Amino acid sequence: MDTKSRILETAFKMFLQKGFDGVSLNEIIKESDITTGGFYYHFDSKDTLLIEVINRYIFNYFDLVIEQIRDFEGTHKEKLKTVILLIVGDDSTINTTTQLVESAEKIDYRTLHLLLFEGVQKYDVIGEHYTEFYYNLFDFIKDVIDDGKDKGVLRPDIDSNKYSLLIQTAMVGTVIMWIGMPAMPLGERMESNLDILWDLMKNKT
Amino acid sequence: MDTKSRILETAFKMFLQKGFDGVSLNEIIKESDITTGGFYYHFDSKDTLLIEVINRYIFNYFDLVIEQIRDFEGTHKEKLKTVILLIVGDDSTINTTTQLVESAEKIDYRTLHLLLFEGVQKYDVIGEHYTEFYYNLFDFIKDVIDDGKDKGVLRPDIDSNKYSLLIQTAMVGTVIMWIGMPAMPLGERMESNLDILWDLMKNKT
DNA sequence: GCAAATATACAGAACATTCGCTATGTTTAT
DNA sequence: ATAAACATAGCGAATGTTCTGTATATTTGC
Repeated sequence: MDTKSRILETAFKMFLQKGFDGVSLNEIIKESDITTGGFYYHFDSKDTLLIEVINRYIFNYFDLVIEQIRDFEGTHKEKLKTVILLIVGDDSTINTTTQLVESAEKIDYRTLHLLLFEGVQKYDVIGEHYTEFYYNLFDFIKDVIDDGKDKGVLRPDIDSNKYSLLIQTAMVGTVIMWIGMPAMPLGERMESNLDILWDLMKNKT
Repeated sequence: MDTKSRILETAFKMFLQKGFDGVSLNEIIKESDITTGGFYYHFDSKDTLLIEVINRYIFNYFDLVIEQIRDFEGTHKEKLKTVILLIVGDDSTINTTTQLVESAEKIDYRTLHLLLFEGVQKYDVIGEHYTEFYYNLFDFIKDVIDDGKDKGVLRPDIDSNKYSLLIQTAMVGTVIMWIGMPAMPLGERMESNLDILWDLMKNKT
């Protein structure tokens, strides 16, 4: 791995552990086995480092998940469940093809969402990217619902816009509550919530 | 207002504007019209200042809302809606009795939730308080649902535990998406989501 | 009753440390 | 030889905190 990638990956890992403000540039430099000069050759500032880290390790991953799942074979419900569980980072769902870092270490998705959140608040570029991603996810969910309506799996009278937003909201809410209350089992809660919402939309005939 | 209260209130306002890490102690001291010595007479550190601020201005308010709303007269749905809209800080719902600060200035609830979130991540004490509050809110919602079931307003077969959690999750999710995408109208989205969920639980007979 | 003793509520300077970053020097690869 | 890829030293500003000092209020001893 080249130097820049090494910096990015160690920075990513350290950000996950202590947050962006929580880790200093010197710590990153030490951990990356480089020096100040080496760092500033590859990056303009600590800020741009964060932006690059988030783009590379979070948004790229998110986009990949949505892309991969479009050709996913399975029921509508499975499709929806899988994409959401992959994005929130449920352990039992994540497989090797969608791994975030090259090394085998596991990522703590709780802190990942926190880091993303920190970035969104700090830098407009990340905020815009964040919004864009959620529009993509919204479209994806809406497509699944519309297709489900066409195929007769879902009730024809439901408003796919409203329900897509609700599902997305429930997803975000589950993650955040999981962050605030780590004792909560993420996958279990997410599945329970999705089950309820799905039953709500399901064609009863 | 005495000195300590003055420090607390100005600190609260400044934290809302720029976040905890975003505002320095010197700025707070200047804005509070005191000096370093004065500050350290009343507080042990900047950390304890944040903890006191959050307890005083956020948790106290949350607890007050739940307490006040218990004797609230209205339908089950109204009760649920009101408590949630008060907690998330919907403009149209907040009245004078539940005002956060003594001065007439309006609070930006987006940054309030952010500040709380920042505190939860930083200090265990706040995290525990946060968890405790959500248990309280959960109990409140569950009571409303159970009472609704008793009164025949809601379907008797729904699992009040599961549904309470879902509602709470949707609430948190709505707030967070609102924070990340400020263009979203909070009250409107929250009401739409609650309406869907309520219809789901409503007795159809 | 009244001074001595003590507690309270601050003021202001100084401290040690850390921060992100720059300027300049050295090595390495082609 | 020349530019890319680093290494090293250190700057300047900002940080939270501690220290000592002071004015006022309250309590205590006789």
